[in-house]
Amino acid sequence: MTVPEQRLQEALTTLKKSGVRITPQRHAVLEYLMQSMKHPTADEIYKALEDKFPNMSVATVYNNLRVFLDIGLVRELTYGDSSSRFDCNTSDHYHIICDECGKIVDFHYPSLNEVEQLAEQVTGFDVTNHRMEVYGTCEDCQQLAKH
Amino acid sequence: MTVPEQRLQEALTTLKKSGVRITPQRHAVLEYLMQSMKHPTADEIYKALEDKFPNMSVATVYNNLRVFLDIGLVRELTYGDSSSRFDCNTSDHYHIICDECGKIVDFHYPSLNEVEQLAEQVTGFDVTNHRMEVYGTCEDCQQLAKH
DNA sequence: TTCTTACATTAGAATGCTTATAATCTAGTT
DNA sequence: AACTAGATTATAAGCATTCTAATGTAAGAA
Ligand SMILES: [Mn+2]
Ligand SMILES: [Mn+2]
Ligand SMILES: [Zn+2]
Ligand SMILES: [Zn+2]
Repeated sequence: MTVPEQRLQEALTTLKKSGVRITPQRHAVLEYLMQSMKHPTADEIYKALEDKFPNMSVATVYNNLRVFLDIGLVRELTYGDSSSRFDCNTSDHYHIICDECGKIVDFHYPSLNEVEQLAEQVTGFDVTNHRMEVYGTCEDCQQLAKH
Repeated sequence: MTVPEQRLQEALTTLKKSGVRITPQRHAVLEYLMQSMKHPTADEIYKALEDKFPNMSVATVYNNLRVFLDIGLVRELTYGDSSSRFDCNTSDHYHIICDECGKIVDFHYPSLNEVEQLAEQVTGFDVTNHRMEVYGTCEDCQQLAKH
């Protein structure tokens, strides 16, 4: 069993344990998320599944994403005014984003605990988490720029 | 002359140099931004000025914010699906945000250059910048939670 | 000062993403 | 097979932001 298949099975088990029904649409959204490496938007999921489910409502995609978020199966990534993206990799990792083509790539780095600690001392906040992304131009877009 | 007043004068000079007309509405939006310490939204600016300019359009606020952004007089802060906030402090600094009340506080920390360098090496991206925010509960909200 | 015009403002429509509503359907249990 | 809480659907609504087209005006020129 491949890694995405395994993650899908685990996710289905988690859903059942939470008393969430497994409908064909829900299964398909989950499956697409688990096998996708590209942090899709709700609309991308909707369009990817419209052949299989021609009558599926876009609300169904949003409803299911909400369910998955609440259970902790996916993460929501928000960037400015464009649409949210969804990440089925819930382990701690950062992202690097291409300013040209919008590509989002996973990127591992030790968690910035010193920053959180200093922020706590300086501001008096009770710190819970942080967010960090790196921006630049991906290799593909660097190549394109040369020609 | 106070610091906000000085910043306003400098900003007006920059606008004139760029060939941008100084209208009463534009002046008021700029003045409000420069004296505000709270990273206002477009709508907050609009509402703050409606006594002075009862006929001002919300589009005027957005238009002027865009002009200021293009010239580099303000920064836009985007958080999830809620509305953008605008920061007249264009010097390098980070933010810490209260999860309870939404307050945004400036917070200085040396720039995370090592992160950018490592990201560049690992991903092959040509890195230009990064974004980082810390989240938690502010002191006021901590006090409220105790009672 | 008056004239001129390119730029700015205004009201309202339009857009894009997301959520709400209410009718219909169905997964999973009895 | 019957039941029902929960899911799906089509559509409307909400919200921040941008667009459009008519009107107004800042600032330089005459
Ligand atoms: Mn990721
Ligand atoms: Mn700031
Ligand atoms: Zn790219
Ligand atoms: Zn607070």
